[in-house]
Amino acid sequence: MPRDYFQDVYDVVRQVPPGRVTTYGAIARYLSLRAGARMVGWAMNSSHGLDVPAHRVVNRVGVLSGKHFFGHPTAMQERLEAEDIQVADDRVVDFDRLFWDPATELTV
DNA sequence: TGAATGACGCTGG
DNA sequence: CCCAGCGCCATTC
Repeated sequence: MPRDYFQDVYDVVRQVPPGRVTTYGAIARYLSLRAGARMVGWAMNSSHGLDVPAHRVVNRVGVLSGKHFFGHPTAMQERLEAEDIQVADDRVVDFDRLFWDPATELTV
């Protein structure tokens, strides 16, 4: 059973400030995951029930690619809107401005 | 052991 | 940004 980078990914996601979003690739690069961004998303799949704001993690263009895994298709969007993040057409509005890069904001 | 899969990313058109 | 294709690699069957 995996456990290694899963906790690392969760730890980074928890540090994402409310109202901000990050990407799978950014997390992968910050943790130097050779596995790539795919495994970051896969790790989030195991974050169900945990205190992990997976809704703040989107793909490189700000698309809510994982909304389908939130039980209800609109659950992820509503969570983002609850943090004043505007979502239109399953995409984060002003994603470029709301993007939170751990490698930059967290200053390795 | 190997093929198929995927909450992705990059490049090229 | 849209579309198509290739690369990435842990996990699963």
